[in-house]
Amino acid sequence: MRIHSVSEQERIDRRRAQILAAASRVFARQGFHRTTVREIAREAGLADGTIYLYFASKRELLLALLGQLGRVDERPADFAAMAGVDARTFIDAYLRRRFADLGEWRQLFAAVIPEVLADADLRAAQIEQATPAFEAAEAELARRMEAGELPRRDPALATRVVAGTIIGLLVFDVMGDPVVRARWEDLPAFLAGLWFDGLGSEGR
Amino acid sequence: MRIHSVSEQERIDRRRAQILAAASRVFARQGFHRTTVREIAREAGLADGTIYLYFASKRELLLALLGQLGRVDERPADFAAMAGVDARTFIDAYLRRRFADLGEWRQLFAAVIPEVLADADLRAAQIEQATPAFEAAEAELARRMEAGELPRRDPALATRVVAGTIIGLLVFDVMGDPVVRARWEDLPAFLAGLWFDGLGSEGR
Amino acid sequence: MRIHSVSEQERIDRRRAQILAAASRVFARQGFHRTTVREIAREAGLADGTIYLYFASKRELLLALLGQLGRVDERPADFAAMAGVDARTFIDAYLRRRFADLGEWRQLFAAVIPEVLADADLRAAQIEQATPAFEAAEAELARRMEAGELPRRDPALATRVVAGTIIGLLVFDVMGDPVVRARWEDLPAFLAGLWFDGLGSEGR
Amino acid sequence: MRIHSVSEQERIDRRRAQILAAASRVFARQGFHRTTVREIAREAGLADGTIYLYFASKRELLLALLGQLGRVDERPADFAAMAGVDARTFIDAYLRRRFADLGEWRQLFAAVIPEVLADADLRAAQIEQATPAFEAAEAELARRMEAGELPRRDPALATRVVAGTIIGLLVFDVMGDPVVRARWEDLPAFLAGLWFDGLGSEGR
DNA sequence: TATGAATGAGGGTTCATTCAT
DNA sequence: GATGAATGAACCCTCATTCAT
Repeated sequence: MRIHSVSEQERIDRRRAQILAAASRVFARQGFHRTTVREIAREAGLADGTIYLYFASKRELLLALLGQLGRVDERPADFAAMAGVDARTFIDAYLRRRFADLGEWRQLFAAVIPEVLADADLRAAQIEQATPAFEAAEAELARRMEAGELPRRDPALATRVVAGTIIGLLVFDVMGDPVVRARWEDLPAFLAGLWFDGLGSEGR
Repeated sequence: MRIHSVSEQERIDRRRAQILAAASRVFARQGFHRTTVREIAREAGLADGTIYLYFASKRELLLALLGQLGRVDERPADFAAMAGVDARTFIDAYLRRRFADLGEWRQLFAAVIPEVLADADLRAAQIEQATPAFEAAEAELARRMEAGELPRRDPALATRVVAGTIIGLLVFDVMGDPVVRARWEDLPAFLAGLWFDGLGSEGR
Repeated sequence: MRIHSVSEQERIDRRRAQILAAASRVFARQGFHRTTVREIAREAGLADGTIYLYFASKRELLLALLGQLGRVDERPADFAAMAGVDARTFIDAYLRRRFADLGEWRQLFAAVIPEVLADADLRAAQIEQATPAFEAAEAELARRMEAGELPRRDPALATRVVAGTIIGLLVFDVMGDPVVRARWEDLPAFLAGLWFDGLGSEGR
Repeated sequence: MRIHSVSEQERIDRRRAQILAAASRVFARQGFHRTTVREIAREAGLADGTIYLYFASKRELLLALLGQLGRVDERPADFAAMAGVDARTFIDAYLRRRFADLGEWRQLFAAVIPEVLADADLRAAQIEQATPAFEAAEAELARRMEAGELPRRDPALATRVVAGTIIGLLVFDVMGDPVVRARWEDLPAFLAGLWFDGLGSEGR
């Protein structure tokens, strides 16, 4: 393994980022399997072979993108910063934050999710990667339930429902549903209202 | 176009179903592109060429599975049957019904969703196919809001959130999330509670 | 090898002829390789498998057609019948006869010639099959040259030129040349005139 | 469309020629359909996939060979150069020229003619391609007939007979007829004698 | 005898990957 | 380091042939 000087390493990082950005765009457009390495190279303005100087295989591109996707998710510290805030504000802030982050995400998600769903290894890896975040969320919810700030409900299920709702809406976004696309900005407030107030509480 | 006798047609239908079931299993396991026609044939206990006596191409298999997926979804008439029921019961019944149907669905969904997400044509077709169901749901929600049974919220967004949540949970199911897998049965009641009562209504 | 009764044999012969006629039509239309056994069966009004009750393979169909083609050619006796006739009448009669026979031939020729030209074994077989006819023709020409009825020229070359001209015109016919197609009837007289009188003898 | 530098273009042309030469050899030997792309590649000393860097499909190889065949044929200008020459010399020179050209042709012809005869589209294309040459030849013959240099005969038929004779002899050559193969050199003189003097003019 | 569903070997073509320049 | 021509394994699909009915 050669050790690269700092500037050398920087060049390498830049190239890798350039290639990943290109791959993300093309995967999002056409899917992983319908995309050829040549197309990625063209999109990146490079030759076919150059890709292989920075990634061992086409699959490595996917794994690297998956890593990027996961990194955005790794924010257990977020909760700590809002420990003192009341539940409603917390939910609201959390959703706004989430949906703002999603901006960078959407293309990456579209590029990567079909292949994750289709590949058993990636599915397992992804679940594993998500576990700490899930556990942190569960703990935070449990804490607030203990504290009486939220009604007692199953924190594990609640976590899945919250995350699942966001994933599901992203799926509609990827699919091109016009309503979700047009009203993406309104979703955090809508969800906060729904989840906090519920449908039953009329006139609230 | 040759006309087949009834028993002939039955034989054909049975073979098609046999092949589709095999394809659904293998696609769900490995994804569409990682699956060879030979593997589908083996799974169905047939020879490679036999597949092509019943489906024009590998892609036709996918489209046929998509058709099956869609057919389950086309139940706008469901709402009519429950027009007189109060909102909470309606939501509860709707979710139970939905999650029960999902049983047949899950494998089909896993088999087909990655390719739908990855293929622009399929995405568009699927959105189009879903539109009537969305519109029916929106109308039903709007009606109940008018009637004062539900608080006024945007019915289009509400529809997407409900459908999105279910889709998202299915995604977790496909991914193999142990919580969603273990507690699938509990989800309808949990969702009904969440959506109707909300988190805010403490001390229930 | 079963021995068939006469009527049995007749039925078999009729079926074989029916199949060969169908094959000849379809081969002439699409060529041997672009034709499927199923197409031949449909053209004959039979099922795929039935073909194989009468011919061992698709190739056998071709060989049988080649046999039919050859049989038309086997007429060395023709010359004997015209031994006493003078050269000009002989040429004229020969060509008329030939072109009349060609009527039955043309489809068969079109069906079979491309594959003969493309297949080394068939080429050799066909040359061998043609040899006796060539030799008879050479002998007849030589005899007339000896007798002073025709100028001394190489009888082997003359035979090839005569046969080749007819073959070449058949090729144009197969290719669809409009002139040859429209004026097929005029060709025997034209050839007789050309070969006997030549171009040089003006005003004749 | 990328623009290639001169040397680049030269390399491409060389490769294409190399592949076409190999294809021509193998097609001539086994026919188009009995030849696999792999065989062509092996004959050219290349890998299977390399063929497809230079030709879009196996059929494109055939079409390119057909183009080569046609190009040799496009020599209507030839006649102009010999306008002043007397008829006998003209015929003689024309045939010598033709048969000399045929040298390069024979393999190409053998490679391509079976498929042309078997494929309706190619047949039509080939007839169309040949039309100008036929028309030029007809005009030349008509001119000489007008001028009294040749006896009045139908120039369209004459053209077909001349061309057909050559084609027919090529067919015998392809078929491997030993006489035509052994005496190919003698054919131009023989044909000139036959066509100019005819058989009738004894003792000439 | 006739049928046609089933078979599976074979071939054209694509494309991830390598490597000489 | 960058290139892109070359490679060849892999896969979808066709179709000659078989055989149970």
